[in-house]
Parts: sequence; structure tokens; C-alpha cells
Amino acid sequence: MEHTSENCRSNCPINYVLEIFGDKWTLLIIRDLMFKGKNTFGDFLKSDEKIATNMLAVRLKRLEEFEIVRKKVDPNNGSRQIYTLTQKGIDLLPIMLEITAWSGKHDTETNAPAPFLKLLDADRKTAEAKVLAQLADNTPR
Amino acid sequence: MEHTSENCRSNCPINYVLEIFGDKWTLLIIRDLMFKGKNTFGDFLKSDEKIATNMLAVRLKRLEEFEIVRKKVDPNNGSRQIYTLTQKGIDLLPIMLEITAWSGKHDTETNAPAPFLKLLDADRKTAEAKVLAQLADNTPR
DNA sequence: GGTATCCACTTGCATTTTGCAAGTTCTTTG
DNA sequence: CAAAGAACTTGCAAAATGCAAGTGGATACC
Repeated sequence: MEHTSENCRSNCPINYVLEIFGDKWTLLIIRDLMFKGKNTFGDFLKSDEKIATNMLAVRLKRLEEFEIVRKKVDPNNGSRQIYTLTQKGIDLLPIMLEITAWSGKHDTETNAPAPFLKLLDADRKTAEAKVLAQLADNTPR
Repeated sequence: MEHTSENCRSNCPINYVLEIFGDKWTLLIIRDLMFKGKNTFGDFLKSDEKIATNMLAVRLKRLEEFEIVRKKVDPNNGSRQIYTLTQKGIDLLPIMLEITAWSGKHDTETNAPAPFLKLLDADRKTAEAKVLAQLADNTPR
């Protein structure tokens, strides 16, 4: 999806991510792909926040259009689609980690694991590498 | 504003920020406060994205409720309110910088200044300090 | 090979949120 | 004391969201 004067409000970098992620659902899909090892429509549906099927379908389509997510038929099961992050999607990791750190600091009820928050605070780069390694692990080749 | 089981979908850290910033406008106000030296209702209205007055009023109220923004009557002009970031708001800076870097990399049309993107890429901490210094400068005491 | 089941959507419709235009109130300024 | 500036508020149409039910293409089971 292109980002032209007809369909965008400005070329501000903050606005650019708002035009993609400025809703209550899209970023949850990224979270599930990035941290939870989820990669099918059914997986995303099972998350705590209970996205509806129509919302999920529209959001996945948009993420494909922006080339943040790619889908392929599961070679082991032709009725199953497998979603994966593109490099552009993987590049969101630092944003996701900063968000996690901020919520970890300011939300008293956060369920972010304390050891991970500690690692984040101590050494952002190691935390990043850890998530990337885990991502590579459960990504089907 | 509290974050209880009645008004929140989960205690996931990503979800926590979505419940506050999961719309197309709220983060633009933070941007204006953080990077553009804006601090009044009228200032925010003038931004490129053209937020409507009712949206802006509701968003500012919410940001106050979450203690991300504070308002005070301008001592030099009693009909003017001055909005400032709380510490919780200032703590959003790393998120904002990662967003800027991501958009700078992936949006070919971005208007983020190239020298700043370069600095961000080379040295996140210095970039952060620069913005903080500039913020302290134009914050009325 | 026919039936049931799983999975990924699609559709229809009620509810909520957004967007726009036009006030209103309060305060300062001349 | 009248006019103008600033910060909202209100009303209403249009769009987005949320929920429930339905569809269509694999695969699995007998």
C-alpha cells in the first residue's frame, strides 16, 4: 500500500505508524507473531483480547498490503494459512520492546514477566537478540 | 484512570498502550508536546493532520486521566490553558524515537529530518538527551 | 465415496466512534 | 463596554466496530 497525499494526512513519521497501527487491534497481531509464536488465523483468535473474525481478516489483509506480514498455505495442511513477519515487520521489534518497558514501568497490573523487564532495563540489545532468536526458531522455513 | 478488569481487555503491556493510544489522534498530541514545542489547545489544532475540536478535547481529557499530560491556566493569560507532559508522558520518548526511526527507514516519503535520523541510528542516547534538553527549554516553569 | 469437522474467512445488522459545522462561555484587550 | 481570542460543547451524518450466523474449501474418518 502506497502512502500518497490522497490517503495520508501528513508525512510525519509518527503519523505514518498511526495510519498503519492507529487502532486497537493491529499491534496485537504483531505481538502474537513476534512474542507468542502464533501464526494462523485460529491462533490470533484465541488471544485474551478476543478479536472478532471480521476485524482480524481485515487487519491481516491490511498488514499484507503494507508488507509487514506475508501469508502462505501450510505445506502440511492445505486449508491452513501460515502468517509470518517480513523484515519490515521484524524491524518493529525495538518499538515493541520500548512499549513493553514503558508499560512495565507504568502499569501496576502488567503481566509482563519481571525477569524480562529486568533484562530490558539492563540491556536492550541482548533482550532484542533473545526475541529474534526465538522468532527464528519457530518460523517454518 | 485505573486499568481494571471491567475496562481493560488484558494486562498485556502491548495492550496497555493500545488502550491509551490505540486511535489515530492521541499520539499526535504527544508528538506535538514532545517535539514541536506546542502546549495549548489552539496549537494542537494547527497541526497538519487537522484534528477536530471535539476529538481534541476528549483526547486531552483522557490523557489527563491517565496522568500523561497535565494542564494549568497560563499565568500570563487566564483564558489560556497550558498543557505539559508528566514524567509518565516524558517516559514515552524512547517509544517515539523508535517509531521515528522505523518510519524513517520504511516510509520513502517521510519528512523526518535526515540528520536527526542519522543521529538516531548512530546514537540513540544522545538523540534522547537532545530532545529532553529542548523539552526542558520550552517548558514554562 | 460420503459425511463430519476444521479452518479461514464473509455477511448482515445493531452499536459506537469519528468527523464536521455551528454554537457557547469565559477572559482579555482596546 | 464592545470586540476578539481561546477553549471547549452540541448536534447530526458517516464510518468503523462488535457480535452472531453463515459459507466454502481442505482434511479426516468410516
